[in-house]
Amino acid sequence: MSESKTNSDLSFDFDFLDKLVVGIGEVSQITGIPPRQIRYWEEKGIITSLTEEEGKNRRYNYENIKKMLLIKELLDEGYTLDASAEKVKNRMKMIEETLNKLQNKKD
Amino acid sequence: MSESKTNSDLSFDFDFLDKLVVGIGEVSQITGIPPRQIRYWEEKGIITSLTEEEGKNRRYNYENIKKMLLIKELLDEGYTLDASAEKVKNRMKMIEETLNKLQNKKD
DNA sequence: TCATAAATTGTAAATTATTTACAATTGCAA
DNA sequence: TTGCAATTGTAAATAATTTACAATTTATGA
Repeated sequence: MSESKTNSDLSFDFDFLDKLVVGIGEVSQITGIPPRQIRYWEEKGIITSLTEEEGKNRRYNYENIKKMLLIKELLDEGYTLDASAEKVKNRMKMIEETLNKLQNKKD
Repeated sequence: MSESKTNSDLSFDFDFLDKLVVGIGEVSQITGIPPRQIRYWEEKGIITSLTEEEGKNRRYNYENIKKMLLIKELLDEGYTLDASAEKVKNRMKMIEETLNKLQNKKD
């Protein structure tokens, strides 16, 4: 009785989002960014993955994916990769805060 | 200029959900259901995947994952697999309808 | 134009993850 | 105990990803 999981409708699933961690192939399909490019961005430190150990497959969460989509948009607008990454930082903070508020609505 | 993608906040991402298609490993991590069990359910026709061709890796969308979670809950409550599947059908219809409403809010 | 750096892309060999198929095991009810 | 439902185990083959080294394309300033 300690936790309620009525889950009556999709109201919406922030615990689902929290568990959502996917591989590079899925991210590529979702975002339209080729795997090779995703690896390159990560190699440059523009994005990070949740990968446990070297050699194991890369893992990305919702925030990672969101970030890639934002960077992609800015690149299309003509920003450089570094400039895009810098600009996206602020947006990411807002997204993080929003997610936190929605998840730990403890008050 | 034909399509607007301001994407100002997460308001919330039903187009993201629409593109969200993941492999069996991810589903297993998300749901806590072992891959072997997921394959078994699929083999029995309880669930379906979006897999393109035989031999290729299985692909699941949000509805598939949601369905598995619901079935898992009912199994825990003591229902048989078939009974769980039957019961879940109704819930799935509602979820589908809700998703459709939220996605094609064309009116 | 030329040089230089940024950004992306190509690919081979090794590794990881998944598939299928056949089989064994477990739990439960008659 | 028997029989069925449900799950689990696993080997061999295949699919997908990793790393590493390299080539190519694109933008930008001298």
